[in-house]
Amino acid sequence: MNHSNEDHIPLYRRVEQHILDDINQGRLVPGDLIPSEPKLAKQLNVSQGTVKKALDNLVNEKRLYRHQGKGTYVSTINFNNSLFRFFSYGDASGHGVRIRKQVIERRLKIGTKHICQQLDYPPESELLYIKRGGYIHDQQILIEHSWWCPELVPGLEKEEIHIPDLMYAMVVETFGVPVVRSEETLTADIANQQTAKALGIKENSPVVVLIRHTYSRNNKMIEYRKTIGRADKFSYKAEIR
Amino acid sequence: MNHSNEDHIPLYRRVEQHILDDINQGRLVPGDLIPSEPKLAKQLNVSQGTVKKALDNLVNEKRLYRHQGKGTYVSTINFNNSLFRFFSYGDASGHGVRIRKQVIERRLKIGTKHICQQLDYPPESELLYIKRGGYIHDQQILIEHSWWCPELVPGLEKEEIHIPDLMYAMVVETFGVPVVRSEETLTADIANQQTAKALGIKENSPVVVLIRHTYSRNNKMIEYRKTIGRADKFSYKAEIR
DNA sequence: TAGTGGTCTAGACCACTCC
DNA sequence: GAGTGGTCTAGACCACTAA
Repeated sequence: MNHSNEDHIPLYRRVEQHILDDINQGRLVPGDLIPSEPKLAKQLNVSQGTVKKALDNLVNEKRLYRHQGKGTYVSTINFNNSLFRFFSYGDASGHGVRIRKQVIERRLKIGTKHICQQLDYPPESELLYIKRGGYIHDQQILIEHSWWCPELVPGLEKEEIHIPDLMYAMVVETFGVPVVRSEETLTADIANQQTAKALGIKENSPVVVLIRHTYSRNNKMIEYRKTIGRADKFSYKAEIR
Repeated sequence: MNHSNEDHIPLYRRVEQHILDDINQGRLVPGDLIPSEPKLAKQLNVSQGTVKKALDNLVNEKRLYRHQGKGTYVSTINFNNSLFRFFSYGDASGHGVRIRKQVIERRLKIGTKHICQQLDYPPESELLYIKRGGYIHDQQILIEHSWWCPELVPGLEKEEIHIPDLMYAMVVETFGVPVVRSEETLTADIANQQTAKALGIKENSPVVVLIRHTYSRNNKMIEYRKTIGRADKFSYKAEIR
């Protein structure tokens, strides 16, 4: 007795894990086509139904996506899921208000102790610093401070390289650094004099602060970003059930 | 030709819809046991596998939950999913810091025009108002203003009725009003003099504002709540993939 | 022991994509 | 036409619950 169910991991879980291992260890990167259901079933010696269940679960978790007639692909990170998108929605009833970004400053710069530590550099290291403003209808609502590991994006401090509003795709293509996931933390604060001036609000007005840590494969952090936005342009909605 | 696929709704979608209809129209309420897989399959004239797929989907959406050997139940709303829980976590490394609530004021009170409108009452209506503080280790970090439809919770203004920290379960049991879902909106602001005094912070310090609309069946709104908390005790984390 | 959900298989048929 | 995923069925066997 009590031989019980120590290690009864369902087969479909093992299939999921097999795929996730390939993703986490970089054998599969975002955008890759994975083997078809029949091939996986044969490889792993399970039925196609079991493979289907595993893939369905990973699709539900947004780790994969499927196209009928084409195949199953590894998901690409989607920054539309950022908390960022809750700035200035609900403005004039509709959605889809686009935030335009503009570079204000870009150069190599000594990072603070805290930021160097976050990016796993020794204190006083030189990092790549990019400062941008975010605008809606020419009104600034955001300030963004972004710090990158300089040797991963060599030359990005030069003006010749165009920085698009969503810069991650550019980083992937230009420098071959896969962007795998981000963590965001949202808090609130009040505007200091400098921030207030940039955002066109009174000093001590409320602002929303969004800290983002962005990672490449193997949990290597590649960017530390702090975005400060006007609180009156931010509202985050959620449903509870 | 072009008889195409106008109305090819998959069978499992229809099964999902059948269950959801029962829930939305109050024939099934939170906590209810629904028919077993074989019974549903026979009722709806589909295979058990199709029923299983439909129920799996609804479980994924947290509309149902299942217990092996017992059956499938309609989910009860879970306020642990509230944005509220991001107050004062990350304090001292660990989770599980409980927020104690204390009633400061409870009485019938004329609501503002805005609140009367939200609760679908004529202006100048008398509503039930409850004001509470939220405390961690005897330090106040929250103020909560709660407005209820008075005829749904008759007598709740009297002190004889104890108000627990999580008051929704009490409302369901005492007044038989099912609480079905809530919508929350998060923004930031600065503390006015009164709020600052209560929270023990300086006037104009940053605060986080959480507005909650709570609904009973048939989309009947039963509570409007505004919670104001110290921003330095709030941080909301999310992952992007 | 009967009834429930959980896992796994085998196979049919369809819709979509690409060559 | 070959290959992919999407839907649906039928049935075996197991694990858990309750009486």
